[in-house]
Amino acid sequence: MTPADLAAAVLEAVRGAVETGELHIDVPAEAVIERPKSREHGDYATNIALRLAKPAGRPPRDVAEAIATQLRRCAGVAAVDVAGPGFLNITLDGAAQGALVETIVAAGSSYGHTTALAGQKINLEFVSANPTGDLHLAHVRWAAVGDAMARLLQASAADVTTEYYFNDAGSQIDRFAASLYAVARGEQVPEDGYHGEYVAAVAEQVVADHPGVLEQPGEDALEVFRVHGIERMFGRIRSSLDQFGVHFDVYFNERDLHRLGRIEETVERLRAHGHVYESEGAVWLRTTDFGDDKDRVIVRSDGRPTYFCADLAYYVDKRDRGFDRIVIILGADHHGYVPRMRALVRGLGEDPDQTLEIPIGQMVSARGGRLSRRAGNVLSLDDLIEAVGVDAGRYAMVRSSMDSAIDIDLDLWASRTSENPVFYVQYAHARIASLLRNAAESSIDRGAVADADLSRLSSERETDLLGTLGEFPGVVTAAAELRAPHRIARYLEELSGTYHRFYDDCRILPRGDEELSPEAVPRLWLCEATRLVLANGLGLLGVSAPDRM
RNA sequence: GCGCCCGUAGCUCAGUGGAUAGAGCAGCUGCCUUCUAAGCAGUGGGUCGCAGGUUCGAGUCCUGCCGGGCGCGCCA
Repeated sequence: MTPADLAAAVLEAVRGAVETGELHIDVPAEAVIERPKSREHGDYATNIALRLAKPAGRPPRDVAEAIATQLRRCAGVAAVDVAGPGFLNITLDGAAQGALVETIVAAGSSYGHTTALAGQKINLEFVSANPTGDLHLAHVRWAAVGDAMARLLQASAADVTTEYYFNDAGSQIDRFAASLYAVARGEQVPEDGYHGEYVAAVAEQVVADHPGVLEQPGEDALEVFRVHGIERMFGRIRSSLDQFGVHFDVYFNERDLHRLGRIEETVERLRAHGHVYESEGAVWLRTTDFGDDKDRVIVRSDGRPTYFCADLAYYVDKRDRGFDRIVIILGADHHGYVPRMRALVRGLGEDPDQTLEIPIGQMVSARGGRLSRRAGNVLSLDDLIEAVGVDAGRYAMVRSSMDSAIDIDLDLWASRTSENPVFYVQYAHARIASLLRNAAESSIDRGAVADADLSRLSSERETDLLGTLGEFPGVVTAAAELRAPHRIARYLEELSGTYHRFYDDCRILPRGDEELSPEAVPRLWLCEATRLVLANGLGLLGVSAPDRM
């Protein structure tokens, strides 16, 4: 019996109490089931009676008693106690608990998937770094978090498209092109230009691809460096992301918005909604009507649109492509953008609470490791992969809440010790894989899971493990809804610990010439179920689940 | 000055209004002739930044203050 099954049973019990006239209330849509911190409080607990006390006009404990009476009749429920202010503490019978293993094994790689977000068409944009330099640590965080979030949303049945907004127009690009051109001609890079080894490397590649470029007139040559420099730079970015295991469904070019006239269309839409005025030669949007602290220019006095006018056109484009929810992950250094963007959306007559969501992530820095001499923040994605590897790099980035600024300790994440959380989790998976290999090599036949006596999984360590395994789908759903992939990492650490304690306490394979114990087969299936959940969870984070370490 | 985020064990951090606030690491004490000791058990460690408020109940919600991070362009 899964927590979801139990929640349904609790609601059924409430319905029963209503039908018998014990309670006079509307049956709620859902029941919250949680694992009590202390096992003295049963396998599961629900606070539903506390929540229903007010509408029922009865003391919480009375409501609890009425529900408990009904719930005790439910198959698989061994005991129901009313405790404290009105909690229902529920104990399942052994067979109902053990049956979870069969549920997990049968679901396999889809265990943890739900339909919680079915029907939602979500566009998830992240990274979107300008092609003027290599990805650095902050981008890496959004790459890891965004990719994990996409996997979570998909696991919750949302229709997700991941997108990278390729900012290939604007003054930053002009500066980048000018820097490339300067370097190629052996000149000093302008003060406001881009510096670094990669600029020289890209310039060199462009010259190699276009041998005559330096003989061309200045404007033409600059255009070659602009177009092909961006292309090269973007190639570098994509190949880094590729190595990191992050692939986007759509790479969207800002240029297309300009080329297809989408910017002008968007300005006209805004104008039609009556929030546009002209002043000092520029076109303004009256965003103060929508809570912004000042009005914003959307078309500069020289006729060029501002960057967030393009961003709004991009938003419109996404909406036109049928997405009902636009999610954009941004770093805290861009959070001032949020009220503006919301105001712009309202200027279009849409409700940003329904269509636009901008999770803000706090900053990331790094210390330690031989790369730290490169002054912390300029650590690139490639540097990180070289320093700690893909798995540790991704895990380090998703392990903490986006709301927390993090400081990555490269020495710790590079270490192959128990200090390193990703190894703790991966080790649990490898340990199980090894155990299952040994069982196979000893020719132990697990048979079919349906034939295993899973009710034998009744010791404290076994039921702890079962309980934790049962939580997984709820954790995935919560992580998806709250856009909080770090919850998966924390869960996996908890599950790993629970497994290690089970492993330490419960011998599985026979030693020497011992007989196969009656617990062996059910426990092997419990191990397999645990391995599946660890693999599924790591998969949601884009981290590998090794069979050997 | 205004806005967003953070403040929880020595350190790094979890904690979707519920019961005695948790984990990992670090410290100390134990556990490997047989399934991976990259593990486990035990132990110490807390004014949940401070002060009010909301309620059956607040680390969690509200207000104010203190400390830290990040923003506040016709830059992106």
